[in-house]
Amino acid sequence: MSATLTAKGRATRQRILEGAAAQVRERGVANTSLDDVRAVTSTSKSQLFHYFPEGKAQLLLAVAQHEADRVLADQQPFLGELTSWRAWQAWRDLVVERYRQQGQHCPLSVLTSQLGPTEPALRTIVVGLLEAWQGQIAAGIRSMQAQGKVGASLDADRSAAALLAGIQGGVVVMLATGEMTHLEAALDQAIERLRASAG
Amino acid sequence: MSATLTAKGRATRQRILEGAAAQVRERGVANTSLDDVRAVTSTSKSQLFHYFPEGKAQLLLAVAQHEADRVLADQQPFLGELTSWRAWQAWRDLVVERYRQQGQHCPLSVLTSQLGPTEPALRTIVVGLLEAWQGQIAAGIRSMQAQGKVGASLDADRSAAALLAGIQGGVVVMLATGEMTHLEAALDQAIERLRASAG
DNA sequence: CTACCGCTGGACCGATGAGTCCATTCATCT
DNA sequence: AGATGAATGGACTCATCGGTCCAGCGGTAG
Repeated sequence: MSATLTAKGRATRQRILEGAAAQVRERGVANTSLDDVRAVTSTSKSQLFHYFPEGKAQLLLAVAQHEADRVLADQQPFLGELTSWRAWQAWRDLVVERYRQQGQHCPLSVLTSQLGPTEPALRTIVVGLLEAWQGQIAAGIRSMQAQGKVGASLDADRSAAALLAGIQGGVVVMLATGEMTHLEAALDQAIERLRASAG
Repeated sequence: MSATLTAKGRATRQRILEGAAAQVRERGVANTSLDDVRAVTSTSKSQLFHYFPEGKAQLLLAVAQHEADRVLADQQPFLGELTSWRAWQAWRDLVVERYRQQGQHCPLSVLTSQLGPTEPALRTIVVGLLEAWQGQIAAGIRSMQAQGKVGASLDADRSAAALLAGIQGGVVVMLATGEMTHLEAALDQAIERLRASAG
């Protein structure tokens, strides 16, 4: 695309991006062709390449970034303010609810595994997401430690890592089985562990 | 394929299966064509369809089953005998080591996410694997409870579910980042939680 | 008004890859 | 030995899909 985009151009680009994201979410990368995107966004082939000159790879990367941004945004404001047990519980419920609604359409998982090992640029996006995620959890734990509500001897980073792993795994299991129990169990037990450490 | 396979036929079928599995592990489903399988197994197109008449879908399903069987087998004998803290630790080390060696080639993850949402038959395989996995962990927890080494009030199934989620998530994170820390943290904290429940 | 430039439509191309088909070889049993 | 059926080789077809190209449209600045 050219350096300058008009308002109309920006709108079209956005429409393509969101249409592609929806398609990928619903049918997976393997089952999303540029013609599908074209059809669902009411655009033409030349528009796709006008706004994403490097083709499908660039479009998918933009989709990945778009979805990654949403993941953390959807957990706010609680994830960024884990400063009370009430906030932790609200966050836990929000995460569960978010993935329950999302059902089997997990954009992160879809992208991680379908392009993960190969595309280094995509890896960067996923790694950035995981680091930011874990960082906010760890910040929450430290906040609770500062208030004496979580044991000071507990390793905040390691605990956050384990909690993040539990979430990721809970989502993986949900994608395979449709059950939320694993995600709930992982979250509940991690939080319970934090609470128990206070004494 | 015909109902009757000679010894030679069985060997060829097996060669195709393992070659396809290796290819999928190394390069992913998307980057594995039947021609690749043909080349790596020194077979011809007609052989592929002779032994897997329903084509690529059937072959990939067989690969999935093959890999799923390996996952639990590789964790033995410890996973089936989680009757002492020593066994738990040995199992934990084995899991970490197994995935460390495997690196970014996770057959389960590759298959789960690349075909997961679509193929119901594959879902069945993955669900079966997860249930068996969790079942053996839960059995280990109950064994420890019977010995009084784990608190009797602890919900074995839910604890096993959370532990399994931690493993899955640890692997997911490892696939994305290359780091083993999340898997280790998830395993260690889950086991620590079991130990702590005894008192 | 008009010239410019971004925007759009869609035909077309070339590569890839799944699946088909038939001819040939090989092993085994009578 | 000969017959039967499995095992094999590989050329071929057909569909799909990413990407190219060029011609036409439209809004906006001068």
